[in-house]
Amino acid sequence: MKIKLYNSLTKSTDEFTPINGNEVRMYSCGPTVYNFAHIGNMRAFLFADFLQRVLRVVGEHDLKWVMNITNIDDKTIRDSQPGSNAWLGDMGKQTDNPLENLLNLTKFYENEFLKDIATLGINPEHFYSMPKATEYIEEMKDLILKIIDNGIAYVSDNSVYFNVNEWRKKDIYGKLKKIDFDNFLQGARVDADTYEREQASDFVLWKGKKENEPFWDFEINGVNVPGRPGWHIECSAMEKVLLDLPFDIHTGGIDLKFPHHEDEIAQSKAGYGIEPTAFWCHNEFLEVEGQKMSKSLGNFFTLRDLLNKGVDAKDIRLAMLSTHYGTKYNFTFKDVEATRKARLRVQEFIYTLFDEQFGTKEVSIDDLQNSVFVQLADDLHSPKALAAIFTIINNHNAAELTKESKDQLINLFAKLNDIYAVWEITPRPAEEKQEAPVEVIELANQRWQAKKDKNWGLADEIRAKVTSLGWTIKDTKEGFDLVAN
RNA sequence: GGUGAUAUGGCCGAGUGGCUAGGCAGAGGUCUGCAAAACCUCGUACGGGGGUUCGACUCCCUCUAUCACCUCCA
Repeated sequence: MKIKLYNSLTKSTDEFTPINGNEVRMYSCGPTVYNFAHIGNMRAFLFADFLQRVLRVVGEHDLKWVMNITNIDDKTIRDSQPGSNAWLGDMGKQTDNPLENLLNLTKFYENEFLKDIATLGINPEHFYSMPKATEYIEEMKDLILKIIDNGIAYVSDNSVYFNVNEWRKKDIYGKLKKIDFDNFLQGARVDADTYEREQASDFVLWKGKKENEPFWDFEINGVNVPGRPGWHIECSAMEKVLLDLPFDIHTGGIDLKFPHHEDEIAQSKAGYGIEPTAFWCHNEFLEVEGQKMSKSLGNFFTLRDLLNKGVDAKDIRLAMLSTHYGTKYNFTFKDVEATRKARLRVQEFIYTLFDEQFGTKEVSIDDLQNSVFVQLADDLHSPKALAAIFTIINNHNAAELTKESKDQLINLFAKLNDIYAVWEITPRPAEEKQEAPVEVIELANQRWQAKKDKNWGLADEIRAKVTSLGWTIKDTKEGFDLVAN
């Protein structure tokens, strides 16, 4: 099925067709590994994951999915410097080698990041590559040299800057976001990885070496300019190496539109002569309990914060995938709980499909699949897709279906789970006969006897006692089950 | 202050010029001694005020409120 996607570049929802046959090459801006990722970060990664899964399952495409790891920037350097209070014991001992410190800190957070996304149902096997910035320094230098050769970059104060004014003579600067050039600061440039968003200033491609910072030698026109890459250049170089240009889709959070992605476009075109991609997809932000999520406000949750509160990662995943990626998602614990109930209802339906009891009703499986896929193909409209899934459940009593229909539905839900990845496509697991304490079993047996004797008062009394011990008695025809609360 | 967005039933959350979102909660029912679980059935809606229209929740104006960005952030 053809997929339609909202393209930030054209600002319209366009039909998507891969450049090379059936293969989709997709690049997603990944994390800067200087801290535990929070759930706002996670939304961006889940969006990218959701997109690539829909492309696989609904679009029936082959995927080459790259997500980078930014392991060198202002923050990672800052936090890895000796004396930094961001340094954790698990990172090892700090040395007097700045690069070693940097790599130790970022390696630690990279590992935590990989654990987190796996917990959230992102399949590591789906990645074609997860390049780290420090492993592509040479390619970045090559790109910078190309831009210099083309007259769009210059060396100043031992750093290299992209000349926006010069570039504007050749191409549009402000393709993703309109730029107010009335506020353009003539000759101003910015040394940091980030700078004032409304101002289009020359941005840094290569930052001159500073005391106690990691650096690489860089010979420009016979002169060594030791330093390290700027933030934007990293993606431009890595995506060229790993996916070649132009590739099919570039994803990222909406805040990356400017300056990061705008600069990426300018750099790639100024250096390689080709823009990275014709399809830019951005996800909206996440709020928590109606408030914006922000590191500086400190009102953010990491994934592990939520897990520690007893939240199931599957419910976080489904909750985030229950909203369209292009609208703000308001994360609330109440919503996650509602999502959990909804998720388990679908799970119950799937279990029932596996039960060895069959009826006579049949389903029109193509229509059902279509009802969901059409929504996913329409710019990943997950809310509608989920509504369609619940409509299937509401319209079909699983226990009344023929074996063939059940099998077909199992196949359908398996496909859906290749996208949502929050269910188990298996028969109902045997009721977990958790080892109840002896006293609980004894009480339950007493109650069963009382019940058989029709001594309801005593039976209820004992059941209350069992409940207070943390177990629920579920009566069946032949006896009872004990389930831990 | 500037820019941009949003206001939908108890809560969350889609959508459309006239015709059903969906989920959670709630109500009723089946089952059960009663429960629990499961399953079935069922409400209530479109921020205020104008206007356009045969007809607006859906278009226009206005008011009000909320939020976001303009600072690090996905």
